[in-house]
Amino acid sequence: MKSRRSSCTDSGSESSESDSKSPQKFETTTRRRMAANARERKRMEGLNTAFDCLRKVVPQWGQDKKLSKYETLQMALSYIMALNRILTDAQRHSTPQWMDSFDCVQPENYCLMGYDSVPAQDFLQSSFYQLEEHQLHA
DNA sequence: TAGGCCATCTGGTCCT
DNA sequence: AGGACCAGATGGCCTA
Repeated sequence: MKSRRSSCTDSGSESSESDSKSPQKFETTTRRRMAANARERKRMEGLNTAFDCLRKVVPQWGQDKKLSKYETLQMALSYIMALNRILTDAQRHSTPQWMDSFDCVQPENYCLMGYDSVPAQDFLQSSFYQLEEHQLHA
């Protein structure tokens, strides 16, 4: 876990004038603040776990460095749009472009092929880069 | 050393 | 009243 701010501790916020009037009130306020801080830490932990899950799903071609939260969201958006494009193409043509090399593949078998096959990955990647380019110049 | 990214604290607002 | 969520502030760590 990362180090905390030196000026702030789990003991809560600096006591305001009103809080320090009654030791009991101060204690209550402090306890509430500590509980709120703990909840907030847990909430952020959940959020970060969700980001980690998203990072695992989102492609990171040529990226050896971990994506930032902002980059992860941007990448997820582009990825979804690329996948959507593939689906749109699949509906428009009888077969998606990346399946042209598979004469034996019929539409009813698309689900069996899976988009994790090599040609699917290639097509997805090129679609993805095209979208990225498009968004870059938009 | 500046800038980016992040964790944490905090007070405000809304909801149950 | 208390919890969830949010945004702002702050300070630490890392990299170019």
